[in-house]
Amino acid sequence: MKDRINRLMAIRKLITFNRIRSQEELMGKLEKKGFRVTQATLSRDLKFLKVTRRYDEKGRLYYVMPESLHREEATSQSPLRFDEGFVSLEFSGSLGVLKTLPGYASSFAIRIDRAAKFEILGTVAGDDTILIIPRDGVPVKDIRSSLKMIFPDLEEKL
Amino acid sequence: MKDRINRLMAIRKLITFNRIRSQEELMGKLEKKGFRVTQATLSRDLKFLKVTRRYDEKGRLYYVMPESLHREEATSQSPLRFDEGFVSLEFSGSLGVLKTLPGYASSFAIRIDRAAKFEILGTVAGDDTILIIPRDGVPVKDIRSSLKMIFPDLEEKL
DNA sequence: ATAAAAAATGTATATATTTGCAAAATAAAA
DNA sequence: TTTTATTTTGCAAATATATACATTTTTTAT
Repeated sequence: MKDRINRLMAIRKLITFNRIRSQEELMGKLEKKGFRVTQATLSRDLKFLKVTRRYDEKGRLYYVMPESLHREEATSQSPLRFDEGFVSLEFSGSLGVLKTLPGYASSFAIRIDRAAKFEILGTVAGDDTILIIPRDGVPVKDIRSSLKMIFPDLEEKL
Repeated sequence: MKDRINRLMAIRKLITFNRIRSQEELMGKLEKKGFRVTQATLSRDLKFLKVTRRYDEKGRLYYVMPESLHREEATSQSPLRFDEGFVSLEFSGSLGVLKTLPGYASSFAIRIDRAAKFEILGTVAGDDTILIIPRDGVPVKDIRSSLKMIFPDLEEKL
């Protein structure tokens, strides 16, 4: 059912851009966007998305998407630019094929995997090509925007 | 007061080396070590230590120290069992995406290929991901059961 | 289209965690 | 030491989250 997927996406966005402190609060925000479900469903959704909670500066708990746990680690030290080596991105059906210069494929794939985007089920990297397998039912444009978030430097090329 | 500090240290150690799933459980383990406090105190201790919770492979929550969020799977020291590197299996359409710990993909793929199941047309293995391509028209559940036959130890996870 | 199977959800409830408040323990000041 | 302030803790109650079970919705197969 498409409604569930849409809701999961909405939850992800809400959690990413707000400090949501309880499932009740999340329920309220979802309702404003037209998603009407109970707290129990949200409990299941959060589990599905592997959402965890963290303490903010004031010691209050709020929800975080798992990817942002990784992001800081990845961005903290490495000043590497990641647009180096990129060649092209095209889709065949829903499958994405990202081409790189020889030898660069795995470094791109690792970034994608680390980001652990909900929309992307997995990648398989060869030497200069990555196959990107989207989660069932996720449209191409969502994959593109995921990739843009992972590779902000490539914004225009993706 | 020294007792509290000692207890906090003990908590840190317990959480780092065990999968503690509730404050009650933690209370029990602490008691065995001579620390006798109520669950309410542990709630405060965990907040103080900024301990968070995560979902394990089976979707159960357990406590993690904030540092170990970064360390990840680094400490895979134990001798690996045959099925040890398995992480997850999901499908996108009819394509299967099997994730493994880094480096283990090909060992899984080889076993799949060796089994030469009719239902599985072939596999493509990266470093930690295998793409499983089913024969045209073969339903997901048949792929799953093929994989169960190939990896009997993973019965529950597939 | 209809039946059968699987997935998603709500309701009510169980389980788990947090917190206000008062008491006890510890540290600091007189 | 005695007094006073601060920190720690327990208790009980409030919040918050998870889940068993029944029902509805969606998907798959016939």
